[in-house]
Amino acid sequence: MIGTSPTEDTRVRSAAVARALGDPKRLCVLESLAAGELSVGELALRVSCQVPNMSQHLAVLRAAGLVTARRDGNTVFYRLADPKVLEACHLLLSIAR
Amino acid sequence: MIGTSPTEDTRVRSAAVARALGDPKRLCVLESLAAGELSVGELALRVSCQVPNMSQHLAVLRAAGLVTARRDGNTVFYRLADPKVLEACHLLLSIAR
DNA sequence: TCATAAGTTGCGCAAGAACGCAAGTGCGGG
DNA sequence: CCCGCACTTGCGTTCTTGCGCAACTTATGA
Repeated sequence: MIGTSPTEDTRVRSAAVARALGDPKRLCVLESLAAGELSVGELALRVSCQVPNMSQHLAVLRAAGLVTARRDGNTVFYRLADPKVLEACHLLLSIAR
Repeated sequence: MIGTSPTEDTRVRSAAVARALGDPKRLCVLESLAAGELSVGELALRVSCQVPNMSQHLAVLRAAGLVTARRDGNTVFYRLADPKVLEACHLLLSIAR
């Protein structure tokens, strides 16, 4: 059953996840990752921001557990940690109409 | 179809919704409203914060379109604007684990 | 070993958000 | 008409975030 009332701690973490979703560029990142993993540089291009800035956004998403990183030689690839993340994006979309 | 890529404007609004969800007290408010409408004072009690503070949180939720207000005489009742809001809360919960 | 490419981290700043408190608004009762 | 109750708004403070820039780390290749 889904109706057990969350503890305060759980709510704090849920809120942290929501805050991680609460930036247009980060939403754009997650949408871009829907099709598969991408490097930091490619993500910076799509979202059109500087690489250090993208790295920080990715750190936020990583800290919230929304993406995971994989290093291949010199470049780091990010991917969605959970399909539910995309679900959340779509739900936000439909609520924001 | 849900797969059409959102415009920048849509993403900005989605992010605003996510930010409105990004506070433990506001999540608590939304969960409290799951069972039906409540007054500002009752909400302040459950979330254990002062009434002016609650009023401000409710203003944030209202601005994001997550709740609606109904005035009955002296007291104002708030309710969820859309069942999807609860869905979003549960999804956050399950992502935050 | 040195140079270069890809990311990350540190720092300073400016904008935004949460909170407490005081003052204002709006409605109902006496 | 005035008082009191339920909320809202304004204000000042403090904490957090997003960003740009520079410096650092790590891996690749000459």
